[in-house]
Amino acid sequence: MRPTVHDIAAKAGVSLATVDRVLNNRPGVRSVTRDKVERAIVTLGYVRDVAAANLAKGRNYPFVFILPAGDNSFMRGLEGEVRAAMARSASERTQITILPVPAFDAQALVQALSDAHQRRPAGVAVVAVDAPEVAEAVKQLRDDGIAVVTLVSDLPGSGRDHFAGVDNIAAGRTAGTLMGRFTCGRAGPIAMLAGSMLVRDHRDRLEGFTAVMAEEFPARRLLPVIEGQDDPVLVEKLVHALVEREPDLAGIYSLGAGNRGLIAALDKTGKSKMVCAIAHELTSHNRAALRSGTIDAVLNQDAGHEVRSAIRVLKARADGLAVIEAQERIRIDIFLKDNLPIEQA
Amino acid sequence: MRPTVHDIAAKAGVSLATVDRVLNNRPGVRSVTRDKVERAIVTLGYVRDVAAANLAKGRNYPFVFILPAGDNSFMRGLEGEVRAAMARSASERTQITILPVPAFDAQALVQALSDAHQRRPAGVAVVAVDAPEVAEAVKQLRDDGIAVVTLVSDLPGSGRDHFAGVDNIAAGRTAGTLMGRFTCGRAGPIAMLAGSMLVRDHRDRLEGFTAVMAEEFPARRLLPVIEGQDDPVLVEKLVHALVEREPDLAGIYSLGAGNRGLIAALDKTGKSKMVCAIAHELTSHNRAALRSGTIDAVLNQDAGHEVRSAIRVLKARADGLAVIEAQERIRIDIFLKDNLPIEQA
DNA sequence: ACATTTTTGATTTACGTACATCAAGATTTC
DNA sequence: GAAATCTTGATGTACGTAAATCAAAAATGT
Repeated sequence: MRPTVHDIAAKAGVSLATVDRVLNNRPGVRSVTRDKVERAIVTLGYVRDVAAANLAKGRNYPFVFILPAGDNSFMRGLEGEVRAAMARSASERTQITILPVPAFDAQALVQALSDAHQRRPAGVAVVAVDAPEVAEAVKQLRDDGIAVVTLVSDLPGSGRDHFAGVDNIAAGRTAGTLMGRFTCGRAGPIAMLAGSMLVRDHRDRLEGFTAVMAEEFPARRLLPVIEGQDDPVLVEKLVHALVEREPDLAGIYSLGAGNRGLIAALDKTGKSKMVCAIAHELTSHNRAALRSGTIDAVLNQDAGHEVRSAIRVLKARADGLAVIEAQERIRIDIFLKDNLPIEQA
Repeated sequence: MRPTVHDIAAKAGVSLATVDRVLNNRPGVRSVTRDKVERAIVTLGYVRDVAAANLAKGRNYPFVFILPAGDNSFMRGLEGEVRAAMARSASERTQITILPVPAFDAQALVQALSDAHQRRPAGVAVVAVDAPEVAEAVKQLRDDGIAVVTLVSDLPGSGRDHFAGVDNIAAGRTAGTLMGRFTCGRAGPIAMLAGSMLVRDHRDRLEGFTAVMAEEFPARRLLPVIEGQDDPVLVEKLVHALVEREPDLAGIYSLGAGNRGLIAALDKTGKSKMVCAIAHELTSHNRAALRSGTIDAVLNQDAGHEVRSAIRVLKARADGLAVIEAQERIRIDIFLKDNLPIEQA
């Protein structure tokens, strides 16, 4: 059987109360006694039974998730994963509140962070907009002992505890390699379609993509970046104009959202088979387009993993425990039509 | 606060003991009383505090993992993951025993299953060899109420509770799509290198690969399958002979192990850049070859996920709980040199 | 109506930890 | 050397559930 606090007390020749004082570093223990107890802990290989400890403490973790509103499929999927986590809150001792904010609105996000602050949660997870005033608001939370994790889009220099999202430069590089190799049979230029250059993840993806294209496929002509504002209607219009302007277009890398528009434009112009399309996030639209062949590859970040990782990290930080960064890294999934997971409800 | 057994007792107007009898379906409760209690459970939305229950029960789960011996990097990685799970056994209340068996040896595996049976564990995880006598041995375990999960390689028709591994037909199809597209600039045939056609996962991968090649790239010539017995030395010899025999070889799909030999042969013959190589499992050799460009893509199954999933399923089965199959599906990871995760210790 | 069986209640102990209280012992301070 | 402080022990309660015991009550059979 694994050792308990009683075993430590016996081994160290002290009382249970003293062991408790050491374990929960309460005051009132001489350093010699503390040493004795700590040695006993090490030699016995004691590890605290977290389940029992949480039971005794009646511990629970109030968290706030700040998510962008709007009809972005990926973000709605993310919200779904947060709600799934809320459904598990009984067994995980979490109490999660969702705070919706308008997308790409730094000021609204600052307000939401302030609202979250007032609720005095143990931690906050936020899909960040990259702006100094947002970083400042995050700092205030941290100063007040509230753990902060950025979700999907990071906010460097804010002192956030952790970023639960993918390496978007690597994602862009991967897209570049796939694009370069998939289009090796065709001449013609390659287009890049972003949502907005104001958000960090889009900038990072673009950087990785253009770097690989320059290094590995220098002969390939890259068209200027198109910004579709993640809006399906605008995206469709822009892509339609693009394929008319560039009849020998070889490929298009969509590094943001609004892919419904991209798919519609390619299908309607009959370019689906000719143009190699690579997009992000395995939404239902992208999934269908992958299956039909309109989209050739999808890079995905698993929203469920991100949410669960964020919660694990927030819990650990709330308890003052260390986080194994390597274990919390979110991978970039590559989907082709042949390795699509079965759709879930 | 979430409701407790006491709340149920009060609500249903019965004693705590009766609530306990209902919850753990012990005998001695009239059906009318049982109904009253169950209604109270539903209306209060009671969910058992698993942590407290396990604490009270002192529950633990003795499991046996049967793994192939030998120097197969993937299998050693798998064993590492099982050992990592053993290190967590204190907090997970598991007691895991590893039973090594010679690889590809049905008779030895039957013996190991029988040994496992005698230990009377709550569950067994086994890397299966596809043979009727193995299926029979698995059936005997199941008949004795021991949960059985196949790991990595499945054993259909054995009545195993679950398969913790990837869809190898889909893996082969994915490899086929990548191969077809990556080699679109080059003429020349494509070779397939298997370990042995006696194991099911290799057969499945081959089936998927050849199917996609036939459907999508019918012009491409496929060479007869080479069997390298997962042995690096033999593989190197065979691949060396292959590239001399087929100087315009466009690609090679290695669907088994022993990739050290493949990498060495390609590097020594100076064919690394010309031949598109796709292999399985992100071992340290494959990782290095991916980085250097000798291997172009690696399909990976995450051994850690497989082990953790197997344990979750075994626990659920031991407790007679349902398993959400969709949640336990193991994905096929595609790695290019641009999305390689940082190497871990 | 009685004996018998089944059902229910009341109560206790246990799991491993947290946390509080009070008293007693050991040290330090003046 | 007495007073003040610091350190430790002893003990109890709590968290939510499991499981056992024994007594009491209710239902059943004859």
